[in-house]
Amino acid sequence: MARSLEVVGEKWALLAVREVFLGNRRFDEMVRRIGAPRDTLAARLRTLVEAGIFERRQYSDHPARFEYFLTDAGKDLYPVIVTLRQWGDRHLSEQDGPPAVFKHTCGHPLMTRLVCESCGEPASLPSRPPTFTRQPAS
Amino acid sequence: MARSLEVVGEKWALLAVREVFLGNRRFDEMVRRIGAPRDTLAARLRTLVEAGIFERRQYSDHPARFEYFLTDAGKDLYPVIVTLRQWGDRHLSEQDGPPAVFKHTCGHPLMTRLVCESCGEPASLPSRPPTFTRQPAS
DNA sequence: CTGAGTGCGTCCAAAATCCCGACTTACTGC
DNA sequence: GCAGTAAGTCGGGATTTTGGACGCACTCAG
Repeated sequence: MARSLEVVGEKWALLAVREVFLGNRRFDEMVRRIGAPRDTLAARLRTLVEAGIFERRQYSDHPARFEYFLTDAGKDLYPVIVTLRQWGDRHLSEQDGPPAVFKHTCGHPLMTRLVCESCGEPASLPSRPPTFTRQPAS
Repeated sequence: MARSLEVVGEKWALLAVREVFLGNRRFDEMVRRIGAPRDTLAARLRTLVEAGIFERRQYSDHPARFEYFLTDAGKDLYPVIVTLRQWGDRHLSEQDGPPAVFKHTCGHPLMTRLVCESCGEPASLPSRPPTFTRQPAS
């Protein structure tokens, strides 16, 4: 977890990932949509490429222009994004309801659900945090 | 999503939340375990309390000592933590495998799964980002 | 050809944040 | 009395972020 956050926990990082999921692969497009300082976004894209989450592909030379694509590791961030959105929709949405929605091919929105790894049972969160085993660290 | 990150996306915030899930509710304990600067952690705890994720309860006066508990909104962050851990375990774990494991009451670890909100079908991620509807912003 | 516009950055100075170690206060246990 | 613990605060330096301007290599309209 700590490791995840090191890679993906910096400001703007996850928003950039979301943008690529939404199909906005170009620098300017992202700047416009998420409102990050160009400088910071450039740095963030670099670290995300280094971390193997984005792949930077040239789509034109003279002038060299690049697009960012998700690697497999990047695509695996999808549940993180959905989960975060879910939480925000639940606890932070103001008058204007949930915006940007990702849809399943069947036409309905996606969500994540907590399940037990082995029995698959959709573990509803107990009122008290679930039982856990404590171990060195994470 | 952007809103979620504003609340929970600051450095150390999610690690603090995780600690409370693990049952470490005291300031010093958290400092020791996550290694954040005392200063920063103090600030973070304050913002998390303001955001309604933690509740600060006094457990002794003379000297006044406090513990942090999760509110309902805080408990709802559980899937976010699990999802993040899952991703880290998958893509970032080095020789030392996944540490700190949360377990379901049946004794097995928990995980999150992407499902369709209506059909419940465990939507596996399509090779290409899923279809989506684009809307103003998030 | 000229001038405007676009795309992807970089540069810089100011502001905000973060980090670290030391310090404080009020206990408890030896 | 002395060490230790707990929950911070304080001062200051180090690091990041921010926003605006700038550069460059095009393309397009006139």
